[in-house]
Amino acid sequence: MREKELRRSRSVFPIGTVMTLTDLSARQIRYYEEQDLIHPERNEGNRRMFSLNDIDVLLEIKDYLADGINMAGIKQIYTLKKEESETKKQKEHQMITDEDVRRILHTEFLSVSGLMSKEPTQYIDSKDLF
DNA sequence: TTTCTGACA
DNA sequence: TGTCAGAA
Repeated sequence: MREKELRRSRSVFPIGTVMTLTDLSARQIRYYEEQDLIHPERNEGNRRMFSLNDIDVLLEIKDYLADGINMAGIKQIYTLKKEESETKKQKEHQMITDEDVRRILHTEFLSVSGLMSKEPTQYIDSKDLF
């Protein structure tokens, strides 16, 4: 099942293709790369080459944006996913469930709405996450 | 022609 | 985020 993962990680699309596939502007795509949300490789000419994985992430970002989540919130989501996968190597299992994501989005929503005295990094103290 | 980086009336 | 410039 590793072959499949490698294929999805193979960077082959130029930004133009990604733009039409995701309906995002080159500006946005490059910006998301700056935010470390995607990590496209570069070809000989310094052109960004995106993988199917990158496109999936971009599509997810688009959905979050459509739901009114700001960049800070989106970054948190991916930061959590990353930390989770690192923790995974130590604690054997535990994945962020859809429910966790929903709770995170809800917290973010309250934060954005100013209905909460916020402190974004709080739930990274994943004591109650498990 | 397409993409890259940097900058901002 | 859009958009323009100058370069590759």
